[in-house]
This record gives sequence, C-alpha cells and structure tokens, in this order.
Amino acid sequence: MKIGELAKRSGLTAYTIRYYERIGLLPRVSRGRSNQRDYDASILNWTEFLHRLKTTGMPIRGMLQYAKLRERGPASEMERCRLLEEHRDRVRAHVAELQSCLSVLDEKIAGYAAAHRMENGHDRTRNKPARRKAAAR
Amino acid sequence: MKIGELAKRSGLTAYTIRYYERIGLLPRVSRGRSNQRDYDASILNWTEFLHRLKTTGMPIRGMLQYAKLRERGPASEMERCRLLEEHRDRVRAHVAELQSCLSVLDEKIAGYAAAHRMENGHDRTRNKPARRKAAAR
DNA sequence: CCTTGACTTAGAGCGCACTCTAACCTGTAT
DNA sequence: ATACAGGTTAGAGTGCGCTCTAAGTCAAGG
Repeated sequence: MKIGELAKRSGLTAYTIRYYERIGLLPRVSRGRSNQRDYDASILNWTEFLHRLKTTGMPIRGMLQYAKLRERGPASEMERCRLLEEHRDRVRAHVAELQSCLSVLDEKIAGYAAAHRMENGHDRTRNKPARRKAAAR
Repeated sequence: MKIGELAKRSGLTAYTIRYYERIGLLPRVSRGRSNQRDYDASILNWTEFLHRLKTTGMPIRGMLQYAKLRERGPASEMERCRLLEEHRDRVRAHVAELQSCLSVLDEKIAGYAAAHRMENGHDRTRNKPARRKAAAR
C-alpha cells in the first residue's frame, strides 16, 4: 500500500502521515522501487488506535511516549498499560465534566424556550418564569 | 473589581481577560480613575458560561458569535437558543464518541492486564492464550 | 517522446488561543 | 521621598498540530 492509499483508508492526509513518520508516531517503513513507502495493511490497526487516542484528547507527546514503548517490545507492556490507564481516567473525568456542562446547557436552552413561549403569549399560568431545573422539551 | 481580582475569581489570567476584551468576548467596561478596568461581580456569570462553552470545545469564533447576539439584546434570543442547541448536539455526539473510545480503551487495558497475569504464572487454566481482543504486542 | 499523476525531500507557513515583553503610569505604605 | 504592587498599551512570541510549497524523481498511458 502506498501513502496515497493509506491516506484514504486511514483518514489521515499524506502530509500528516509523513509528519507522523518524521516525529516517530509512524514507523519508517521499507520503500519499494523509486523510493516510495510501502505499507502493510496492518498499519491500519495502529493508525486507528492513534485516532482514538487523538479523539480522546491525548496530545502527540503522549502518543509518542506510547509509540516509543511499543517499539521496545513486550517488555514495555506494563508501562504501556499504566499509561493507558492514566489516560482513560483523564478521559472519564473529562466526560463527566462535559456531561455536567451539558446539563447546564440544557437548562439554559430550556430557559430560552420558556422565554420564547411567553413572548408568544403562551403564558396562561403567570407564574414566575418557573424554576425549570433541567430537561429540555 | 479590578482585573487582578477578576482573574483570580474567574480562573482566567489578566492577559487572557484583556485578550478576550480585545476580540470582543468580554465587554469594554468602564474605567476607574487612573484608567483601570472596574468590573461588576455579575461579569462572573458570563466568564463562567464562556468557560463552559470552552470546556465543551466551542471555538472562540463560536463564542464570539454568541457574544455578539447577546449584545443585541432580547431580540436575538431565538438565534442564541438555536446556536446553543446546535452546540449541545455536537457536544452530545462528541461525548458518545468518547464513550465508544473509552470502551475500546478498557478492552485494551484488560488485554494488557491478562497478558501480565499470564506472564506471572497465574494461568492455571491453560486455555489458548485467551481471546485477547485488542492486546497488542 | 511527452504528459500526467503519484510520489520524494527540506523547510516554510498557518490557525488557534493564548502568553508575554517593554515601557509606562498610579495609588498606597513606609 | 521612594519603593512596590498593581494597573495600562501595542505588539511580539509561543506551542501545538498540522498543511502546504518548491523542486525534483519515477512509471505508465497516449
């Protein structure tokens, strides 16, 4: 597989693939004739994994750390595991934070919706703007 | 409240507060004598809200859009609401993605843990190397 | 033969969101 | 009086993660 096809299949651009190779996130693979990179399909497992780390907010520094350990073979498994566990914990914390933000967002949206209903004269009950905790719609 | 205190209370730095003012995220408040910004405590509601938008991944461009609407008063409420709804939906989608990544991460970690148990001779049951889904090596 | 398109490299450029520097000013405490 | 802690400005610099440019090589098709 040449770089263009890997780009299509991995969702990275060829630019990014070369960049990742430069910095050590992707291996320096063997070249076919005319010096072109020749990737094995198994590289896709790695790019997918990297994609997940990235999606979950791991900085390149962290991925690099993991990649370096990986290159050192099975002896590094415990440390890799530790690294992933720490990352997972951070991600979990972040998800919790997002969910808390989401509920505030929902409240606020509900507030706007309520205001809008009043403006349109749907306010038969004349309460105070109603203490509507969460839940939109 | 002067800029230093707002910085402490909001969690932003004074640099960032001035930056936000420059770009229009924070209002140009009145100055006391000697030209120093004098903030009302109510600004904290706004900085907190901005913080939540930022935490949930809204780019400054988006916050700016919201801020501009806000300055136009109640007439913009419907549009603000729409903006928040769109953002909320993106955040929800992102959270879902994170959770899917988390489960993959958990699998992988479990794989490492299993490998580690075997290595330490806790493998009484001598099955095939166990279906180590993600594992690595 | 010649064009086309995919590849190669080193290195420059970009967009984002700050973060800091330099030079200056002001109010308060000793 | 003087030092010091804070504030002010315009504008430069930083770190991240790409993204692109320029100039060149190569293989296949018309």
